[in-house]
Amino acid sequence: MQIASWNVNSIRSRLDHAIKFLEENDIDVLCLQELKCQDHEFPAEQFEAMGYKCYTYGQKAYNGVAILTKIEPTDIEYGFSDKAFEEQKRIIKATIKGFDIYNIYAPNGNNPKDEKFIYKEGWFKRLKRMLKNEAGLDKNKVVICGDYNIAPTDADVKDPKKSFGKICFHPTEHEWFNQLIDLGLSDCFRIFDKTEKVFTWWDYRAGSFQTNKGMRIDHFLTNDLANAEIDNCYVIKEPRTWEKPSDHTPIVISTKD
DNA sequence: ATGGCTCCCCGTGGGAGA
Repeated sequence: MQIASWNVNSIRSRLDHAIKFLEENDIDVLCLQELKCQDHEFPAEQFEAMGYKCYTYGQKAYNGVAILTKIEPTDIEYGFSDKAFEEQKRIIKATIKGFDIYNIYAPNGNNPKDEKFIYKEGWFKRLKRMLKNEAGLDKNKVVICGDYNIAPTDADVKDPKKSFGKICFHPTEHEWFNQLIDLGLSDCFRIFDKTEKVFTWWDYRAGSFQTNKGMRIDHFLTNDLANAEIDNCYVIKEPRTWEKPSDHTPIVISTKD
């Protein structure tokens, strides 16, 4: 089984890219972020024609997440269990082949002095509480993928000195990320690829992609029970080279059966 | 270099993204 995660920056603007990506790659489960559309506006028919069932948690203009799957899920959950942060649709979960797959789109935070940074902190605290108290990390195969809006280490930005303290590379954000890791999760990409400067996002502006001035902010966090069945985690860079691309590119894990 | 691009909205500029 292959599970992909991709922030498409509007599914309606990126429909052709999403289809092309699924045609060119053997993906069983596609986790999408930043749909920027409501559930009834999601172009489900096109994906259904390719054999995917679509579970969407969308909203108008901003945010929105979806899980597209060729394999029938045994459970779907929308949002946090207590409806916290319900005003921004950023988390959906599907249980597929015994894997609890959480698809997240973390808030950006704008800048570390902005009130949106406080919102980002609160959201990560809620995510941590969910993983600690509700996810059953000690007994379930758990995968949390998506756009974390945090580049965790110096290897994950072009110039750590220049990025230090800025949004997505602030020491406080590193604490939030490491607190998730401390629950017993792995940054799955780093199990398989120790290469420095592999990125999943490049700014649209100033030719950032051409100069490879990007960040690795899209991740798969996985627990040991999941890791036992995962045999790869890799970034597929090509979609970022396509015409009118998303600013993010997909990251994928594959499992042994 | 808080700008550059790109997306969205009862739009024709402003907010948001990262």
